[in-house]
Amino acid sequence: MTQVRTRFAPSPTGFMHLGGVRTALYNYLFAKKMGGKFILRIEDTDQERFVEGATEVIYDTLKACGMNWDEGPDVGGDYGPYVQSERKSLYLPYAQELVKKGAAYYCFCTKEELDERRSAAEARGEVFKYDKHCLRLSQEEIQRKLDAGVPYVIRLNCPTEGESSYDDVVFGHIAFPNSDLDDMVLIKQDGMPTYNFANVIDDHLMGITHVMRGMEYLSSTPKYNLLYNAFGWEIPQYIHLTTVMRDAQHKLSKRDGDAYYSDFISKGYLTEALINYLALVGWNPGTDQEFFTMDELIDAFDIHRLNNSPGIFDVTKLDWMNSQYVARMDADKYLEMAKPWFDRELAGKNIDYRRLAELMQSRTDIFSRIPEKIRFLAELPDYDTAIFFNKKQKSDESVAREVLPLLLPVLEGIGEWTEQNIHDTVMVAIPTWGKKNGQVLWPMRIAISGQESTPGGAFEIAYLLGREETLRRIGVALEKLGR
RNA sequence: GCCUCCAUUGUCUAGAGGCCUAGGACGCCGCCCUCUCAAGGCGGAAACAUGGGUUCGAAUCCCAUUGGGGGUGCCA
Repeated sequence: MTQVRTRFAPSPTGFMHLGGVRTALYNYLFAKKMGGKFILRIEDTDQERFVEGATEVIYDTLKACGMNWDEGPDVGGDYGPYVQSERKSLYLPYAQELVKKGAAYYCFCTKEELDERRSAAEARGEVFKYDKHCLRLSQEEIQRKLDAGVPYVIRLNCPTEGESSYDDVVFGHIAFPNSDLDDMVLIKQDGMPTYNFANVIDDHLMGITHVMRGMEYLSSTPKYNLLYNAFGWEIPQYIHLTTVMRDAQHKLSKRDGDAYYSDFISKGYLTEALINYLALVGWNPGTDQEFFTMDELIDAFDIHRLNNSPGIFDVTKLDWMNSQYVARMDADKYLEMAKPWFDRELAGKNIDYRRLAELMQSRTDIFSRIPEKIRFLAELPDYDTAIFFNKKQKSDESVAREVLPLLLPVLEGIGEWTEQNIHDTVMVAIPTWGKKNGQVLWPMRIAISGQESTPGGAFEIAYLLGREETLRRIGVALEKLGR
């Protein structure tokens, strides 16, 4: 049995889209699962779309995700080069071979006149299909134009009758009428191969056994097979992947805001969570397990469990999954990652980050939401004293007016300002005032935080704030309460 | 328009003719825990798009309808 070889073949046109990350992931998982090779190939045949630095983004993203390619532009391999623009000279001879075999032909029609005919056809509500005009040119005429240096493209000569079909691993048997096949361009006027052509040539030359890619190629695959057959090459296994959607009718795209890997990372998502979640949109292990390390994914992965209906990317579930990863993080690691986010609000303030981290870890879904949750520590929000009311805690403004002044001397009298000391001292005092815990702790927490819900209770917050600020805030509360 | 693919709760999905009075997860709701919010524990509501077949029996097979996706480029 030949070794499995898969490939991820992105175009360096910008950032790494999450759909692309998922495609790369499935290719990687399958190759590793089968003990095969995962190849990275850069498809930059469209020079107009080339974006500086985009290749590096691809490298960095794949690396960050732990998808290490066995062969590629930077690491090399036996089938290089792995950048299509560097392979440019290699494609034309293959196209010429096809011409010789009658499977392809030179076409001298200009882009402009084709565009015109295309829009005219569209205006009539018809599908434009190249009419094989240049296929009827005589050998002499072709040679004359070639010699005269008339610009040309090379087109595939598709059959017009019958049916083309193939078997896809996820979609099963797929058939298309040949009458719909358009004679696609193989070599562009600039001498560069089209994606359609370079892709087939390279997949074959690089020994790709399984082609895993987006389902937008589902309908052009018969034409690729025509190419393989014309050359007498073995057709690879096709595994077409469904689209990752934003909602039922739109795919996840940059226009929707955040579809790039980097967007999610800068928002404070963990790569592991993102990968884990992405793996599950369109694939499932057949068990109830939903948390996977990369190694576990490799172990569980099975192309036969790939889904054939599009999946919506549910950020809410991603958030939950991310929060689970955050919760399981090592405390030191969490502190390290949270610190920059703490700093956004608390830089320069004398706050115990370690303790804050302990309180925040179970309350963090994505890191970018930390600042809003801890802002009150930096600055007491303006609040309505109505929030001193809490039915369940039997607290209201008058209870606050009564209890807060009592608290002041008690807090002042605490020796070392530790959470334990604050807790013990206040808990001892509460019964002596004839109050319920909630009647003291609710007003206290409201007074020092200025908000109804906080990460942590009164003792934790008082500790973080420090004695001075705690007392000051209680003073502010008493003023607000008119005392 | 033409070609083609898809169709289970709001979402990701399990389900490959009887195991389904449809399972799991997110979200939602309730309860417990609790000085709030989280976390955690427990419980609940929520789906086989529609219509025809096939079959003793259909979420599972076939057809149509509807809805949605993709393709229809000298883009990839």
